Amino acid sequence: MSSTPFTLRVINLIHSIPSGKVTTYGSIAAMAGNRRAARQVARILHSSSRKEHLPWHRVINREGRISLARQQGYEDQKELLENEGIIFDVSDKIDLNIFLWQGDQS
DNA sequence: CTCGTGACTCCCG
DNA sequence: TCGGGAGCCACGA
Repeated sequence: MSSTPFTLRVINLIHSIPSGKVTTYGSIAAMAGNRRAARQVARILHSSSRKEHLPWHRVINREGRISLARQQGYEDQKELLENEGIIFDVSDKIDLNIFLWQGDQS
């Protein structure tokens, strides 16, 4: 199970995302120690969310946009986020200045 | 075991 | 200002 410390940290961080907030792959990767491992974060998230109850919907890309395609579950994620109070603008983007969660702001 | 791929992001020309 | 390339490495087949 426990692969690398990085993976464990990523999982832990995702669990730490407070409701009503979102974060980006890059932020998680950076907090986990490797800011270039954003892709791995996505991979881990996708894989883990299938087995565990991870708030995967709280993870979006750097544009403040959902990376998924409509057929992939875009609408589902959007609905989950709106249910937590996240606001999407006219471009379906989330204002990261308001909703971005960067750990506990060390 | 090896190989290909990817819910991404940053840097440099 | 904008575009393309490179980096990162876990997971599934």
